[in-house]
Amino acid sequence: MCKVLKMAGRPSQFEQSEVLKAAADLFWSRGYASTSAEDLLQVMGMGKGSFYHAFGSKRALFEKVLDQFEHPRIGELKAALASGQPPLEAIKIFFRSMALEPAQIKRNGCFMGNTISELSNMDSGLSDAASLRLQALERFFAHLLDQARAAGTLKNPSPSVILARYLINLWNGLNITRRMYPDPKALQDLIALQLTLID
Amino acid sequence: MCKVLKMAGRPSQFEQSEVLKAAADLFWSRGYASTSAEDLLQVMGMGKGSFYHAFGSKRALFEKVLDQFEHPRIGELKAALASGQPPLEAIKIFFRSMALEPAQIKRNGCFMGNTISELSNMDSGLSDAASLRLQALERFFAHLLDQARAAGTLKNPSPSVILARYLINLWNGLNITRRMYPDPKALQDLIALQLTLID
DNA sequence: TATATTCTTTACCGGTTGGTACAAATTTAT
DNA sequence: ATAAATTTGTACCAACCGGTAAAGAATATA
Repeated sequence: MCKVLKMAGRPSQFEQSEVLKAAADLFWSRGYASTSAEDLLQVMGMGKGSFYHAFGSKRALFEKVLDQFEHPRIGELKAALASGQPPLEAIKIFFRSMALEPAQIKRNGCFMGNTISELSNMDSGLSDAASLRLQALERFFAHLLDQARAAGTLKNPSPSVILARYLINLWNGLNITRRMYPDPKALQDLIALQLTLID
Repeated sequence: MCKVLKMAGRPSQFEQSEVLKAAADLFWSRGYASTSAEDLLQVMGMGKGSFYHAFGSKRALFEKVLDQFEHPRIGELKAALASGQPPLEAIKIFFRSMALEPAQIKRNGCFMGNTISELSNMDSGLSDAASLRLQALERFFAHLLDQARAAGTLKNPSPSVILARYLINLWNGLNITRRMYPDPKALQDLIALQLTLID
């Protein structure tokens, strides 16, 4: 179980976090059904035996990827907060930056939203797991909004829970709308308008 | 070509609009990749020969479905407008009703949004076709907002084009967020908050 | 060295995939 | 009746699907 303790048996030639990252990127861009086990083997750089020995099945791997995935932009948001940026400003920058990314990135959308979209009628277990991740992000937004309110920078009197749901809905929407309009200009006005609610 | 003129040859035993509707419902609930040609044959009630003779391929059928599809709620909106309902009120009722539908309906989401989500990295032709349909809906919203503005019922001074994009983004977002929260109450407050922008 | 344990390689599997070929069936026009 | 045109049913296809089995390779412990 423990990786630092020396275990009997042949050591594995791959690093769990590395191959999981590779699998996540492929699932993210192609979705579940359109990503074949063969495709996964290739980007993960492992043989069929190792793959099924380590992860059990394509579905089990997808579950694991869902659990460990974090969207790069969310990572940046957390980093900005950790370096002292005020919560409300960090949120605004987070959403404004969604207009500016290259089209190739925009086309991937949100892994969790994609999963809900693809699998809500096909595999409620996976779809629910994705929902839970987005709900966690929503709670994180609510927490930041509470901080901003305490600091007096948030004027909107609506409950943080509702405003956080508004932000998640903005995230969900933009990850579709971004793919309709790769052009940043088409999105900047929209995002500015949306952010007036937490001005 | 023309259906009313009698053509030589065996008459087809299916009605185009009927089988197209059946195919649309299946594509809508399962997406493109997870809907097999075999599945389609069954719900369309036709044999393999007829199917490929009439539609050429699964992809060509999907294209045709994308072109003719109209979301039932959009149909209701147009009907309400045709029967004299004021544009702005019709829009508000349209979005408020999204909270109330049964979970089974909510799980389908928006066929165009689903298509963008699934295929933007897999088949830009189909994804773009879905985008165009949503852009047409956006123009329709803009038209209604212009009417409301002319009637003096829309106070928000933002350009109709931007507000319409806001509404499309609301639609796109809700069709994901609805699947996170099948419970109407979780959605009603969100929708009410969102609609304050066109109050 | 022997043994237990774990990972890797490779060959293989039945089922499903989207699609084709073609003859039979059914119609209209001559 | 015959020919031309169109649709239908069926048999068939190679390619791909996710997954398994088994034997060998590499490590730790005794």
